Amino acid sequence: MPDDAAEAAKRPHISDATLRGLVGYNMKRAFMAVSADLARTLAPFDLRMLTFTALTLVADNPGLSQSQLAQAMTVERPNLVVIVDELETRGLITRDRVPTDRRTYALRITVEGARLLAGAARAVGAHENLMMGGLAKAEEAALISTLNRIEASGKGRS
Amino acid sequence: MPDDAAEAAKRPHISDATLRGLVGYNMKRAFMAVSADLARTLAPFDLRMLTFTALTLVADNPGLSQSQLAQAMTVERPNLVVIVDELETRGLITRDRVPTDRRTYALRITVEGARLLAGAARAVGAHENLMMGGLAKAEEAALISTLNRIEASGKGRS
DNA sequence: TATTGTTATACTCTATAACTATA
DNA sequence: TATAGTTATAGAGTATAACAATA
Repeated sequence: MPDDAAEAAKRPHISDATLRGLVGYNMKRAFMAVSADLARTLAPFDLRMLTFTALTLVADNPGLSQSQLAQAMTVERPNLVVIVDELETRGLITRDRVPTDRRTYALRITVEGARLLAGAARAVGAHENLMMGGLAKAEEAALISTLNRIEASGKGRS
Repeated sequence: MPDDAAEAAKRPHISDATLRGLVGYNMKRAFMAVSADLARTLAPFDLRMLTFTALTLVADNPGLSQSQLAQAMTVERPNLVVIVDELETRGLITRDRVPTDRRTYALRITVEGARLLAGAARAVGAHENLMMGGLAKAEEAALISTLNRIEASGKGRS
């Protein structure tokens, strides 16, 4: 009985059957696979998931403030500062003072930022097609809908 | 037209419609909600997702080595060391030398570890029920199956 | 008083290189 | 030479407290 080590050493597959019953475990593994591939996809554009997300939200919501962007991204304000700093330093977005409320900055994408984003968005689209290639359209829609329901469940308990 | 900031400031909702079309974005948001709730669930047991996962795998695969555990968890060996150290220091698992291969350790859960894990697993089950409460059984099974397919897509591209 | 943006700081998770002891 | 475990280290991502400027 204490010789289970010899068995385990030979055993090629470790059983994670217990954990496979938990949605969270499967979600973590799938998310890590997707985010690793996304990182590879964005690397040529010198973007990460967070900077790509921020750039997209700024493009779609011109003039929004850092607080609004932080809330949309579910990121604490202090953490967003470095992200916005990086995008501004690279000339991808602008940070303009707002006359009506001089505490806030209005974020807008630049022409160069829009050009970079267009290419990155195409690459991300291809990445999504490859990662989700095995899924039917309806299946993908069901997945997104289910994920959103789970996200909402979490919000109610925070 | 440069006055979009005034509009954006008043706009209560920032649009993330573009990103909502990406599975990866929805997965990150759902995963963060789940893992935050899981962290709260495990805190009373002084466990985190990684230590809970490791403890479960050791319980289900007595005698396995650290390399096998690391591979099962998709964690690099150096990062697993501190996890195993913590569990061993707390008396939740044992780390025994294997006579047939003195390089490896055989990991086994202790009685105390099994007792803690039993309570933690019950709490995690309750957490899962709450987070996935809105899903039908079939829907949950479909979700897990889809997540596994996505995980496999990623493996093929690493 | 409350809010925006900021600084400083710390903790967790992840990744790589290089070492040791065994095989 | 190859593998198991280890050390050291670095880089992301996330979280909180506290501050200055502005409302």
